[in-house]
Amino acid sequence: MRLDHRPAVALQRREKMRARLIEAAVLVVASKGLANTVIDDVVAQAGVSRGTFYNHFSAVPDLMLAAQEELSNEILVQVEAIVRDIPEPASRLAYGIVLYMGTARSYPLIGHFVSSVGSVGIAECSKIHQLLPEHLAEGIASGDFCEVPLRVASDLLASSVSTCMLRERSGEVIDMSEIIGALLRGMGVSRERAETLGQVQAAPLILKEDSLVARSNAIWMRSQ
Amino acid sequence: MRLDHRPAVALQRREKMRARLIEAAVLVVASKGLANTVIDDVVAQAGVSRGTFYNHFSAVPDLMLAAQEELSNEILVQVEAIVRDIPEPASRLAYGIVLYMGTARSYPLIGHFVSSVGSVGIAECSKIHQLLPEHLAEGIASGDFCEVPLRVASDLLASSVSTCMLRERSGEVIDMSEIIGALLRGMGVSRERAETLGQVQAAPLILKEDSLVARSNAIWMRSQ
Amino acid sequence: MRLDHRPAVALQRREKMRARLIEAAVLVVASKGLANTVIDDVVAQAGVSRGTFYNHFSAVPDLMLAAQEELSNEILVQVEAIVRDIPEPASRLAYGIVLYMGTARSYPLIGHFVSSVGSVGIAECSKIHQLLPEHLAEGIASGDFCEVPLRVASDLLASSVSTCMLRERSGEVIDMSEIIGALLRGMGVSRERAETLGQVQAAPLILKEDSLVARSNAIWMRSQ
Amino acid sequence: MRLDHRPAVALQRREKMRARLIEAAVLVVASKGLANTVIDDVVAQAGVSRGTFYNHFSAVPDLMLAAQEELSNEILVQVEAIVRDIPEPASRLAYGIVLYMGTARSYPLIGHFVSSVGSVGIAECSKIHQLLPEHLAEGIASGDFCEVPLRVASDLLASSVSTCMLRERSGEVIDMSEIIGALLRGMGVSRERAETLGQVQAAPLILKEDSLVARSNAIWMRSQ
DNA sequence: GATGAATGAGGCTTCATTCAT
DNA sequence: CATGAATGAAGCCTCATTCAT
Repeated sequence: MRLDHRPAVALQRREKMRARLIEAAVLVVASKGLANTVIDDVVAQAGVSRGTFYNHFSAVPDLMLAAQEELSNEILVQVEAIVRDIPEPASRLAYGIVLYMGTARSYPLIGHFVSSVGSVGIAECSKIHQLLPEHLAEGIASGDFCEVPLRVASDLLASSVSTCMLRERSGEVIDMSEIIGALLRGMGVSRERAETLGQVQAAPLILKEDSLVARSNAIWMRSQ
Repeated sequence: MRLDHRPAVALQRREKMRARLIEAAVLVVASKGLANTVIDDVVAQAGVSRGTFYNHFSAVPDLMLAAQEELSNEILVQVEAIVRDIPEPASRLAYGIVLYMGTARSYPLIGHFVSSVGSVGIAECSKIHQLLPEHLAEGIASGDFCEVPLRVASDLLASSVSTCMLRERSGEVIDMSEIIGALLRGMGVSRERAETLGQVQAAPLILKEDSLVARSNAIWMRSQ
Repeated sequence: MRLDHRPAVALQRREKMRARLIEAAVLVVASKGLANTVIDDVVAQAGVSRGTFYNHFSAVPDLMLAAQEELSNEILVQVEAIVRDIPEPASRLAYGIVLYMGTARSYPLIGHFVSSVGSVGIAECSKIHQLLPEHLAEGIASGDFCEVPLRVASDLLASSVSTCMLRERSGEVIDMSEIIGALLRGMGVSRERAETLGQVQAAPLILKEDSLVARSNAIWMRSQ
Repeated sequence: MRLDHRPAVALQRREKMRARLIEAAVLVVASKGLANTVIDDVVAQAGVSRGTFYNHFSAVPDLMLAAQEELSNEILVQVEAIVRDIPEPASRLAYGIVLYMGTARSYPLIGHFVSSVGSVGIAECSKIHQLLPEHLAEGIASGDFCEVPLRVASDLLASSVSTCMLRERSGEVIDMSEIIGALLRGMGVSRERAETLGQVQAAPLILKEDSLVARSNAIWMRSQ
């Protein structure tokens, strides 16, 4: 029993350190930009030594990738879980976007991170490409959407949403309903319905306190 | 008279060297990516010394910016000139996109450059934000478009078009009519009309041989 | 009695672990070269942790030295035991060399290890400097050898033999009789006798299966 | 004429800096050993920046190799020039060795450098393998030497001579005539003649003041 | 203006060693 | 004793920029 326990504890520790490094990476990237992030800043932020970093990641890009993946998908997965049961695909999409962007607004770190990584970087590793097909197919079947190719649709969504975050970060005030409207229309939803669905409201997600986003954002807010 | 002439000649020379450096930058960025481009590669490509570079630009980012601006706007300006007289705004936009992307396809260098700089970089300095408002306003007035905020519209266009180039560079085959359809619908054009306008055809532009794009692309093609 | 037994067992264990680490070191050095050998490779090869290594050696150079000593002398001692009784010193030396090099040939690991450590490293800790004097003195007394200073003689032997291994490792085919001839002549043996003695043949030693060389070589051969 | 002159001057400068770096490398290697030589020490010794080093050599091993080659061959080439005309090959070899080692003694730096690089390193890039064959062939033809294979002969010479330097560096007093005697006998020269030739005397070379060895040694002596 | 050698700050990565569990 | 995570000193190399010729 002890033999089984020891490794389990050790593994948990490893995971914790890994999470700590990713969190630090997210914070540094959000504040300095991806291109200006150096490993020294990250380890300093994490409060560990350089050597420790290399015990957990084989090189800097590995960490950056891990940070992008975890951060971009953490919200997406939860949003998906919530909207999955909404019956109409168009409505589901509208809610998804509003939830995603609303949550991003309530955790400002996200916007900073996403906009410094760039839409492409985020889009590349986003689960959106795995999650969208199902909803799209259903929407096409139901007539909500016209037959948009999957790639076109997911690129449209991913790049618009991340560009939008970038704008907000620059201080511009974005009318979310307009974005949603445009995207829905792009998917084939009628003007009127798009207008209506653009108005949907949804309280932003409250993320668990030990989630990457919640933790990072807390530190972020404190340091601003 | 000689005193007036000499400086003029000198100025021409300066312009020529500047153009040569920009051309070199475009080629290097297209082939190695923005992040991996170092000044040594650029001056080597231009066939001049490092010192010469610093006689024309005060720092590396200056050159990169200049290259992005010149390259991204060269086509845009010509496309604008051509489509400006198309009476219906929706049709004008469709033609504009098809011309832009078709031209980019016939000068493959463009795609490589744009996708390595990333949609954001391009979008930032694109004249699209200056050119679009007029057409948009007209389209809204005519009922072709619904009242999309300018920023939403131009971001949608710029990010979609550059993401599209990125996909083509990765070897994916993109159905341009679908992109155009989605964008037009996003602007408020009806499904049917968007479908029709997505089908518009237009011969790509033939750029002047001494334009940045034409020159760079010629070298690019030779070196592939 | 139990109190006396326990430590003895513990001591045996220590010895075993020490041998395991030395064996691992020999293998890693043979395959990567002394300069490129890092402790991680050694402990991985030994299948133990880094900490364990430091429980048995106080630093890396200690291990390397131990490995060199054990490996270079294991054969030498046995060769000495076998040739000790050959009556004529010149003949004894010839047999000694042919046995040593022949054995090295039949355990290829030796050549790899020796050549990666370099003749100097090996020569430094070789028992040759302890074993040779007796034979040399006898040979001088008998007139087989001329009065070569001990240091000159042992350096000549040690450096030639290890250089020779290095050549064989590089794929060169070495005529052992020529080496032996040259060394014997160098010691003062006449051309004719050196020629004859260069031709001596001797079956390579069969080392005990639990000897360092035999164990390491077995693993080495399996892994090639 | 100016256009031809400028590059010539520039080239000379480059050569000079290269020589300066090699000289520094020789000094550092001689005092700290090859394995402990780091680029920072070398550039500090040369009084230039790290960047400068990388403008002249693409990596550290390049410099080390260049240093070994230049240093080990500078004397050898001059010795060859002097002994080339000695009629008898055995005598020529004896003089060659005594000149080489005598010169090395009068420029102590050489011994330190050679012994820290190790016989193998030196032997690898030594011109001995190019210079010896001619003399060897002649000696075999004249009956001075017996038919020693070239590789055996040059390895014997190179490894013995460098081992000898190593011994002297450690403070041992080496009787050069014994080494020469042993080597000549090894080549097939009779005991008596080897004894006689071992006694040859020759004033060490006086190297040109701007040679690598002379320059480095001067600094070396000053710093001891 | 053009050149390219020199600079040196700054980045990444490795690895021997320590030490809490 | 065994383990392996953490450490941090130390090394290598890059590259934007300056400046004497």
